[in-house]
Amino acid sequence: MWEEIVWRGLVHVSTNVDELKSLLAGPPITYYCGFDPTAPSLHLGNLVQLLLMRRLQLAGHKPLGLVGGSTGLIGDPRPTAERTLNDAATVAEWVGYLQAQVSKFLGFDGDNAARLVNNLDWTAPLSAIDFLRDIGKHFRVGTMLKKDAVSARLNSDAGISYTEFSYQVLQGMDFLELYRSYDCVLQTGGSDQWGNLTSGTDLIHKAESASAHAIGTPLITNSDGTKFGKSEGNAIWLDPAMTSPYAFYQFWLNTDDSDVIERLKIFTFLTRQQIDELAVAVLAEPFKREAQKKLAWDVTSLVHGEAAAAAAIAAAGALFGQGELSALDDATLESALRELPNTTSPASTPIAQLLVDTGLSPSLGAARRSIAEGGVYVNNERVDDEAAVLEGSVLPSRMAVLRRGKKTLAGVFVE
RNA sequence: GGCAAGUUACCCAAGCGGCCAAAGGGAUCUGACUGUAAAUCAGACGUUUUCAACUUCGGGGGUUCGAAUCCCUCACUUGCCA
Repeated sequence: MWEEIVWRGLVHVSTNVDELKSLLAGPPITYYCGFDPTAPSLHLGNLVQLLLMRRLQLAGHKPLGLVGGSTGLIGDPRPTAERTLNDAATVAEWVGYLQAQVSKFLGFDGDNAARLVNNLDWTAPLSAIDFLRDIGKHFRVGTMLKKDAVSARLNSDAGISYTEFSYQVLQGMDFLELYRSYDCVLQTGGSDQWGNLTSGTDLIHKAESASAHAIGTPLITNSDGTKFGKSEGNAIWLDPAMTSPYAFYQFWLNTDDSDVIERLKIFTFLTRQQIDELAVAVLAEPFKREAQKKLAWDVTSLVHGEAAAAAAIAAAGALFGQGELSALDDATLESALRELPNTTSPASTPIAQLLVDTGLSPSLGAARRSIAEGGVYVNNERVDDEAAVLEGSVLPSRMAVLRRGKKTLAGVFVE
């Protein structure tokens, strides 16, 4: 198991390797990974953790899915600036959403059934005095200051509040609590969380004289230096209401050649041999994009189900490039447009306004600019008049496909 | 609590009374080239009813014909002192 996750590139840092190796190869252990409700949905960065949890469970180990009802109220220190606090009711609502998402990736049956926990359950009843006496005493300020997340902020001009500074103590306390209640001996998380992970292992060591382990996964980066998990500046969410399965599929399909093999290792359950074969295919026939297609299919069907993945492919096939939109039957076209951002408008609406209504452009000015740049198409016909109206270019089915640039699409239903 | 410096558009950052809708870089978007790729080149990048008007330079108030630029005040950040 250890070799497996190392090969997949899932281990960036960890506690003692030899001990971890034998722990993972031995009888089932209990492990946990936490997710903070700082948004109504998890995103692709969290998916790495979810899939690692799933891999470990498939290997027989027992997962604890923690959603941070209390840590979400505090917020872990980001390298740039202090977070804005969300109110308790909002965070509580998000906890519910995240629990549902986490559940989808874990099995709740059998000997190693997963369990969901919420750190608010043991944090809320704790008094400030008990916290300082029982937990705080184990923490040295010197050590706390040295954590990357803290020192980065201390050295920035944003500084850090006592609230966020305390985050590592809360997360350490979670690990201790889970160690005590569930005999949990391993925590996984992103390598940017390393300081928070070790804060837990250190605390268990001090409070219980026992050793616990942590694995930090690497930060996923694109080979061209841009941020992974963003499309047009927007995060890719796991909630289909926030990122449609179509957009999700497209995101993976557009993966760079130089990144696609690494992505297959991390985000799919393909075997080593299957991935090696795809690596050869990328080198030999890059233009076929077999690896990208397999990646997009596997991840989309894993997250959204095969039906949604198939619908995403059908929509892309219907809309992309082939030109003959009128050759499509109405039902196919309509379901494809429903997958996209869409709007219903009269035929007299200016194209520029439709770009704004569908979210393809942020403002009318930007929409006109796009048209002037020759980047706007209706039903694959370039629009060259900024004042153009939808009238005349509507398909007989009273629908129109709006496109900005090569691949940003939206649907228009004519009323 | 005292003193000092700072808060500029998505991010970094120049500007220090009119020539400022605000230099430069990054990010982003569009076009060309392509494989719904990368690299490269070109253009765009506050809003709008775009030869012009309107709203922006932490918040509020003031001086001035005129303020991102000067003054007062509040908030926040950083550093030094206590």
